[in-house]
Amino acid sequence: MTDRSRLTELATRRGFYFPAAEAYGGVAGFYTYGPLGAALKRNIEDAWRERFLTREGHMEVDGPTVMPEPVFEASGHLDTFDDMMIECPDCGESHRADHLVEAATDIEDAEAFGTERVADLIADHDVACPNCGASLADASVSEFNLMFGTNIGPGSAAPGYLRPETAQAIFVEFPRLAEYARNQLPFGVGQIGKAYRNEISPRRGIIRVREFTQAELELFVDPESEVDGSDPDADPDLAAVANVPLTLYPIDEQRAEGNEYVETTVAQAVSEGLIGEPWIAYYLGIAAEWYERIGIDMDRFRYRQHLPGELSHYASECWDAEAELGGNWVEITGFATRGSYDLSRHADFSGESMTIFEPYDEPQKIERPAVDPDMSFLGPEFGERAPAVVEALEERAASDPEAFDGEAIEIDVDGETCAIPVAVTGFDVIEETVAGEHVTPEVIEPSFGIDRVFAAVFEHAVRRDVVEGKERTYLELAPEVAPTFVGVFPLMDKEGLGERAREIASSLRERGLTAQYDDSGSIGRRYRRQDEVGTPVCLTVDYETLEGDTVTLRDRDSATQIRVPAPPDEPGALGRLLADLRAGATSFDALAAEYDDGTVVGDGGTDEGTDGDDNTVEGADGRSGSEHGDESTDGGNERDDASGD
RNA sequence: GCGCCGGUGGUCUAGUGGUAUGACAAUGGCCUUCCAAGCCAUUAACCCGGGUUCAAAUCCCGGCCGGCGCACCA
Repeated sequence: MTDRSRLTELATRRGFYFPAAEAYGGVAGFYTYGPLGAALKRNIEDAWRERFLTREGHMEVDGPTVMPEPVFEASGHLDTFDDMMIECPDCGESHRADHLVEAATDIEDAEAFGTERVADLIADHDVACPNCGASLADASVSEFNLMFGTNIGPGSAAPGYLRPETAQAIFVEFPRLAEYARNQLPFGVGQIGKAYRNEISPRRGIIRVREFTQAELELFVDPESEVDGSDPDADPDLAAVANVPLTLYPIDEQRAEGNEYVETTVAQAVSEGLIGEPWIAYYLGIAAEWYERIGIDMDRFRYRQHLPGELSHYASECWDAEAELGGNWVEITGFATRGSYDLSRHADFSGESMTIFEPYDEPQKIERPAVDPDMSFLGPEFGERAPAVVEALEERAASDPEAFDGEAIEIDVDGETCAIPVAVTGFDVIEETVAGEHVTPEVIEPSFGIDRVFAAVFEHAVRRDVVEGKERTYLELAPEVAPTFVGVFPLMDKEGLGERAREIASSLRERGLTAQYDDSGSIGRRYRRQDEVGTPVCLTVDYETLEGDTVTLRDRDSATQIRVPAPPDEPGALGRLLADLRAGATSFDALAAEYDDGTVVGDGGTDEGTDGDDNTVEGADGRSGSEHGDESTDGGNERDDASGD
């Protein structure tokens, strides 16, 4: 069994994720997260929400997944998602059929044609395959649209699409969100939700699917404000992440032979200009810390900069967070500068204002040429054309005020030249006070593919070691994201041990901890069951519990045990202790130092594995278990640099 | 979408033109005072459709699903 199939087998068997609707043969690109997977995914989402929204003071919205067609006309997805492909019958190479037509003819917008017409044009002009030169005249043109389409309401009058990214559901609500943010830039709006892309070829389990979860943050910033540290409310807190280590794979290194990474820090990357946009640098910093916190192996992680040709239609600078999964680098997050593209487009297409009013420090007095036409003259004189005359006068006043110097002014109205006495135009240079201006914010967008983050956390958590001579496989999941936090077992289900353990499990659940009660089989078997799904601690009720009001806690990673108090008259104490453990407020080692009286329970402990790996349970140190090399691919020989999308 | 390979209990797997092997898991019971392996029992499978054949899980065709490669990944 390969590592990959072993991982898939574990995911399926233990209910992390599996193909959806297998009873009906399954459907490619759709997965169901089972009980443990749903819990793990939710914990990752909660951790994201805590770090990127709550702690940043940003807001969260929850928009619809279906939007009417005009939204995606404006966003650009309708055009760029709708591609016509033609495949060479000889060499098998695929090409953009519309591009071939445009190259062979003087047509510039072949993209707008139907597939039949493009196929005809290719036949008419006897277009050849750019790769091998074979004739494409008989090849068929196929269309694929990566957006799922639907109809809103009965009939086909209102086409709609499932959103291909959650972001649009934020952009289209910009006016209300800006109002809610009291028109103060910058402000951030996040969303965790489903997005849909009708992928041609879904692959690799949950890595490339047709329905997926995104966690996106759209930060709206003032395009004119310089990030210089002068305004703590407007600038990224670069000082807070200055020393965060970054593994960068910038454009220059990708083009160079060596494939070298740049090991640097946030502060250094900014000062050396490796990262252009300070906000991007900031997010790379807090995201790197976050990835490590939730258990990504930072030795299998890098930030790769998009090459110019790779940038999306909206982006100017973009970095991908990539994790090495199954020997391939997979994009798990994109950090993009989207500029004012989205808001400008939605403003144009919707007619709504997508701007923020930015007051000047000092109101400015300006002189502005203006007209105040005498309608009692223009009305009778020009009849229904009078409004057009006024409009022409207003434009002229702004563009050519000197024209009003004479007795009369000549303007064009509907192609006819009219002379208007200046006296009736009410022309004057008026003095106005301008308090500020309307600006279209620019957008910084960290966009997380939650399913891929899930895949990375899952795969990077796999460990193998030997406990008491027996090989075991376990998941070193951070306590914060582990689907089950604590296994609760009676040593035997007799003499009241089971009852006591059930009570404890129940009281822990009341505290919001996920507790799994299990009295089946030997105690060792139960430990292994929890190890396999990454449960950080197991609590065992034994005979001493009945005598001395203590239970044992067993650490997943080291398989060592300590004895902690579990006073029956204070049921909350144990819950507090475990909640602290989950939150990282204490650690297994700290508890061992505090409570362990030297009475070793059983004789657990790893026989092999490094002794340096000293049971860190805070979960922040995802690298501590990296001595278990078993999970790497066989020689890594199928490594390529194919990235995700 | 194209090509190659594959699809047998929950999982992994043996297998032959005559409806199926084993293991693990699960469930019930026994045993067991802390790390999967003892004993008994039970549950449970040939991806779907068509063809050939007396008979198809097995051979053929198509589909679906999966893995890999190519293409695609706004």
